[in-house]
Amino acid sequence: MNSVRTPRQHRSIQTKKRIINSAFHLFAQKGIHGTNSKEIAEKARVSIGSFYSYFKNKKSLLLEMLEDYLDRHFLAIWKSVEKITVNEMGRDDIKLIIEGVFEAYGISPEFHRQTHALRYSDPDINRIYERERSREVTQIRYLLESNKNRMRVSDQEAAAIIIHNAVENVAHTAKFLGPKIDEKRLIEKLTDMINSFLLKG
Amino acid sequence: MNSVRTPRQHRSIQTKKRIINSAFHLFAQKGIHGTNSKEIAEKARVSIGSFYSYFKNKKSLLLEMLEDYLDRHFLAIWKSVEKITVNEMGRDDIKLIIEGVFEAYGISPEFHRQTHALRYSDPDINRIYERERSREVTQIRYLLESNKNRMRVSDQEAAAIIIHNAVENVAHTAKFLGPKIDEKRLIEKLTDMINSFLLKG
Amino acid sequence: MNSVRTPRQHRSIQTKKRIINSAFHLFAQKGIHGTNSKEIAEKARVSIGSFYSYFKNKKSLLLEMLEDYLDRHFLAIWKSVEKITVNEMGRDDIKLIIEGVFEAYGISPEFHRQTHALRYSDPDINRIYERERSREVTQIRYLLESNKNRMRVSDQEAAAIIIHNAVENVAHTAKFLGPKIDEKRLIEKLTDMINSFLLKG
Amino acid sequence: MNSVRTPRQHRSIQTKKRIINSAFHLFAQKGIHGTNSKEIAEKARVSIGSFYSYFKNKKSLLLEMLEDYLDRHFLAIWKSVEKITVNEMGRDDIKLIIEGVFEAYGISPEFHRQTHALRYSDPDINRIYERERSREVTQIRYLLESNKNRMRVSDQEAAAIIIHNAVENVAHTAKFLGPKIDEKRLIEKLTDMINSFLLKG
DNA sequence: TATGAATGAGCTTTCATTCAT
DNA sequence: GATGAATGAAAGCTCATTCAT
Repeated sequence: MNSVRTPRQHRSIQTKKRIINSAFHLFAQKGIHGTNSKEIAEKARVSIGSFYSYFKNKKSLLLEMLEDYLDRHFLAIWKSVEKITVNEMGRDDIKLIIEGVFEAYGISPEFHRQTHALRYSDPDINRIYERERSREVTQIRYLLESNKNRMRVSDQEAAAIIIHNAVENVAHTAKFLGPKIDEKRLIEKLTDMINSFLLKG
Repeated sequence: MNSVRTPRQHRSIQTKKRIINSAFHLFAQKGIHGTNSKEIAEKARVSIGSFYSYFKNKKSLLLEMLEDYLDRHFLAIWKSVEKITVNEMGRDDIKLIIEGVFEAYGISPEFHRQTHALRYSDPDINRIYERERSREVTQIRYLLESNKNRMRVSDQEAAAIIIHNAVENVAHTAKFLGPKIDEKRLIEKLTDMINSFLLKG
Repeated sequence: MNSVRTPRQHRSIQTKKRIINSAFHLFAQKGIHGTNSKEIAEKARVSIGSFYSYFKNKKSLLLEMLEDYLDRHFLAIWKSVEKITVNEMGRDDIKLIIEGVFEAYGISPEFHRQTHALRYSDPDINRIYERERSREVTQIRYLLESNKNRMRVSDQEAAAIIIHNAVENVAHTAKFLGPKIDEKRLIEKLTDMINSFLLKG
Repeated sequence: MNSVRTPRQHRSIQTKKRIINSAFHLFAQKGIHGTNSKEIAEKARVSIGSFYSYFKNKKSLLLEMLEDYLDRHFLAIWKSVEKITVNEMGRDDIKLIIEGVFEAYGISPEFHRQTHALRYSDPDINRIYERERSREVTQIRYLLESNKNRMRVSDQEAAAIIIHNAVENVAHTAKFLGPKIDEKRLIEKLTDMINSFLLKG
């Protein structure tokens, strides 16, 4: 039998959550390659056999976790959108969103860093990250569209990708590579750049 | 004893080159974790013992290759600087530099991709990439300084980092993740963004 | 060609000595298994190829060194015999010899320790050590014979072996295993034991 | 199908025992350095992976075995003490103990020989042997103390060490290095020596 | 004769996964 | 369902020795 259990009962769900939790902490702490399945099972107080009845293999656990994580990451970013005036965005609104992005990394910068590291070498990981990128680019395009007449940009698709890339990479630099330069200064300039790029005058 | 041979003789140098070459192709093709030392040696038509007399271990081979690669990458970018009017930069000059960056990835996008993937999980790889970043940021600051009076930016350090991040990540998206969108459009918008960010009026 | 050079010329002899010297220090310092032939050659400023023209292999170097060493060890012990009244030995003479043994370890306790460690697992090493034992037991028997009428022992062969064993092992304990107990006290009691064993009441 | 049910823990214990047994024979036969983990596993009809799930590494297997072995060795020696008149020891009692020591080597002279060979080059092995020595010296001192008024020795600590050394090395010579001389003669003389050393008149 | 590049068997150890109990 | 003993391919690395130059 090769089937993976879909937990329906309360205890089962709890067990699965415990496994995911263990993995989350261990991956963040010791890296994904540096963590083995036995460790994960042990930390979750499950047998290794149980582990493999909840997840087909280590990789599928990771993918499931990553999808979950990126959902939370996405929500964390865009909940700040509530505070902005969507169709009359100004510099302050742009800054608010950028700050939202930076804050969203607070969930677990280490897990983000470790999975992001696999992005360019593992197609499955990349696929999930691309779906996330797509969602975010769509959101940015929606904002551009909503402020169309106040914008100088014509090629909205390209612009959205550019903006997304810039913000993402600045956030990674700040969050993953230590505080070489004050985060606030980076946010300020990043806001400047995007603001001058987008808005007329 | 753990000393690594420094080739003095012609044959030695050739052998070392063969190993590096073989590694270069395998790393690009199958990833760094996906390539083992035996394979590298075999492809180079060298015994595994020879491999380990030229390199302390797989990692040190990688680091040596990466330093070399990033030197070439750096030169490839900034050779285009000769064509620009350094202290009277305009949109065209910015575009020229960005195009230079994109072209520089031509050396081996795959090797770049694979090593970049390790950046956030391997401190040694990151150290080498940080040195490269530092060189590039310095170059950008030099250009900002040379065009000081025509610029609107005040915090040059932060600005240089932001610009570098934006360009790097857009290039990675274009070069590593397939042609989802036309490269020319991305370059165009990226140029726009940086241009409007930097130059008055 | 498999022949090992027998050096006749001055420079050759010097080179061979340099190799032996290097090996001597490295073996003492890092153990015999912990030292490889390349290191020995390097420390002696000879090529590894030269090394193998002076010695058939690492083992034969070791055996040659050991024979040499044990010759010196033997001489160091029995030179003190000059000071004793051979055919009218008393407690002081016994003590003098024991002290001679302890001093003889001064040549290189570490080399002695490292080779002795191989004695019980390597038949070739053991053979050389057995030859040395034989020489020493012969000497002891000679002394017993010279003092025959003053001795209480009958089975001289067994007695000589026993005495040799006792002295050797006490010396090893003192010299190889650190100063858990003062050497002088051990020598004193060892002398007592042998004295009371041998000499009439 | 293997229809015989082996309880979970029982099976585990059996496997571990099989590994230890296999190692015991191979170490004795081919030496410790001459035996590799794969061979041990094979002889025990166990996968190499199993081997490493029972023992951290080859060394820790050896240490565990040695501790066990020396416990048995110690008991084998001192069980003969029951037969002696502890506080009125005579020559016969001394002889009985020495014979006990010689017999104790019967458990596995080869394993003893191979591990003893490592004693002077491996600190961990030595540590375990030193603990054993300490136990034995303590026993000897206890006997000396119990017969205090009949003894001529003053420095009991040194005397105990000397005696222990003498007996140990004579036993090693007899047991490890082949029957060059009749064991009985050695025991006789050894008894004489210790007897005359210890007992008045 | 001297050199040192080259060899490759051999060793230890890890870990994702399976399957008998 | 649950368990954890067992698997074994696979990887990294060493070093005594040879032999082409």
